[in-house]
Amino acid sequence: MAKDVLLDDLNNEQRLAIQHCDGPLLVLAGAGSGKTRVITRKFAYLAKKKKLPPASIFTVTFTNKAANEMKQRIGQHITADNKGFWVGTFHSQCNRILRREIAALGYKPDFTVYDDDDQSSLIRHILREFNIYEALFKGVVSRISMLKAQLITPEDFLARGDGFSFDEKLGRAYLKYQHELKRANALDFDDLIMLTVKLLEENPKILKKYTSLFEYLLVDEFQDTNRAQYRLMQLLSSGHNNISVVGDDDQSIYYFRGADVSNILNFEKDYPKAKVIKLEQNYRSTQSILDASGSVIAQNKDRKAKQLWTERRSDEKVCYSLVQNEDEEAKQVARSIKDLYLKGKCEYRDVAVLYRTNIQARAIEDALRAEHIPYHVISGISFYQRKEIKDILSYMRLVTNSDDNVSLRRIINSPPRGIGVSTITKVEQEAKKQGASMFRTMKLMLKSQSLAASFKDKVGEFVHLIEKLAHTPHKTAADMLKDIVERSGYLNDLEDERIQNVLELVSSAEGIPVREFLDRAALSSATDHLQESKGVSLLTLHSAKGLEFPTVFIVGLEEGILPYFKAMDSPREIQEERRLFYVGMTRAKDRLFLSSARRRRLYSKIQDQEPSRFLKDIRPKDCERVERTCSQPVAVAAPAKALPKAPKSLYIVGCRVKHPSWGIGVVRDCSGEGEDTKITVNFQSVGLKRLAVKMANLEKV
DNA sequence: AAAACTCCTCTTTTT
DNA sequence: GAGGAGTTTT
Repeated sequence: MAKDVLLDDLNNEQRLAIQHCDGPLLVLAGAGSGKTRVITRKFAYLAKKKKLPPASIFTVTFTNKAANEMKQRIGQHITADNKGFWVGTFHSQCNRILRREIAALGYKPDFTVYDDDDQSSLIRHILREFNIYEALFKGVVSRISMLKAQLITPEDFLARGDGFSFDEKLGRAYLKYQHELKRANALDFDDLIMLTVKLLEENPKILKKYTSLFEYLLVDEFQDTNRAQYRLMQLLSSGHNNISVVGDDDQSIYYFRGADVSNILNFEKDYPKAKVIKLEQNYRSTQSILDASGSVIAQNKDRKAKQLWTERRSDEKVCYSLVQNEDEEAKQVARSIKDLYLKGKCEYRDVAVLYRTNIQARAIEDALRAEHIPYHVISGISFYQRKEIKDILSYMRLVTNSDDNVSLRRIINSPPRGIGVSTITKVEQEAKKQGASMFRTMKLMLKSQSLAASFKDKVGEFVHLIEKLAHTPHKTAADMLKDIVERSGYLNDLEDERIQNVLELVSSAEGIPVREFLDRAALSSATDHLQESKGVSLLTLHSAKGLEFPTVFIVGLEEGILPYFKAMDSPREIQEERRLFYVGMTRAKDRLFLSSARRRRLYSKIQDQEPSRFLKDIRPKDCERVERTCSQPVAVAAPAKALPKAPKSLYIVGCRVKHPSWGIGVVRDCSGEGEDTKITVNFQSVGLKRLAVKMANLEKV
């Protein structure tokens, strides 16, 4: 019987979670407790048993990769063309809705999706006008993004007026940014969510359409949703309240991106009738791994208590080692891997090395290479973010949406066509006057009499190129890409490797419609297409989320790295660092190795390191401590104990200072230490200034 | 407008 | 210690 296939190999709680199909459900799913399985099966169950059309089950995952896997697994249970499935990330689902409905918000349906790069470049561009110290753009980008994740519009933000001058400026920059996006007919990632919410809130008819289309909602990784995403789900579930969310508060590691664990807490408030099911049986790790990771996470205050257990006996304890420096650490990892491999205990592909920051990969790579161990680094840089790829895609985007100023700026002079800063500035000023996009402005300027012939030649040629491309009917994205490459001459003078990348892009576009291809490029990431490889995986703790490996190494367990030094001032962030460690530990199925180094080279300076505070929480009985003093002669018997902590700067963010000529100001930013300390100060009289403390003759007030 | 020089920064990251 | 971005120089 079909029922057997769907439910038989599950435990009680899992089964309950699947069978609860009326009304809201919160599944608190511990690490490795089979939550993906629950969602997949539930989808199949709803389709088969409850006779819901597959296209009426709105399912959200955290990554495209997860979405694809899920679709595939669903396909094993039900037969239906999964093209019609609404299974995807929040962003791709919203994109899909907006492509149909966005006219209601005054955008054109051919809008461009801006990625982080585009977003940063637009914001920087805006900051230049705003007299905001440009180095602060990262902070501005992230704050704007945070605001959007919380559905706070520029108007809301400005109206609060909780700003002294900086927030005021931020608010205006945000307003301008939204304005520019709209003018470019572009949406950033946050817009995809925020505008979908706006769409549904402001258009009851459209809301109705989608609430009746989607009869059931499934949300994975609920602990990492932000407020806007939660609001979206509330809207879509209004009326029927058929919504299941699955998550683990202990694995919430994306606060810095706006994720809000309290969504899990609010869920029970917002849906008072919600059934709550805990999945506590772990199918992944051995008991000793669970014991060790469990005692680490237990130290967090704000969490829902749970007790993971497993039937898997442990034959090996978690292993911790303290070594001299990062090279020794890397060597030891490599040697241990080789050892396991030679003893036939694992294949290289079964091993992952996890670290807090990407730079840590370097030493590990060197050591693995030295031992001839195959490996691959899973890094944050996606294929689509490479310069040459983004350039070519920008042509494509400009062709499909000529208002897209960011893309235009990017490619107007690459390959070099002699259009330089002054020309671009001229166009920008004119565009501002006209209130038109840069492309349209350029067309207008070409018609006017008053411009130099050289300007007309160069700009004219570019405009002509784009128009020609736009007017050629291209059947597929590949056709258009070929056309772009040929006509633009982009490949001339390009390095071989980059040419290869472009060619790869073209071939990946074969048979795919232009629109679909652009969406895919915008909404997909590095890890999505990463196929299984044979070697050891090197990745950050963050990107390890959702994965599992028989053997896991976590390196760099030191104060300042994990927890990361920037998180050390805030208890909340320390808790998140701890969760990050927990996520890492629980990736391991059979074997877990931890290590820290006594000294480490950080940006050309060698620093003394202390073992991470989190290690203290692992009970001795759960962990074997190997203090292998390595092959090398022990360096100097360093008396470095006394002065590891650099004296904290006199000036901290937020304090007030007095400058001999500029008067009183507030410190906004602080970098460097000792004599090299530089601070950014917002003066009442002259605004933001960057100063070297040594020179400026400041007085603390 | 391109080349040379200088300065600055130096998490995590999906979409 | 490196790489990127912005600025100045030619």
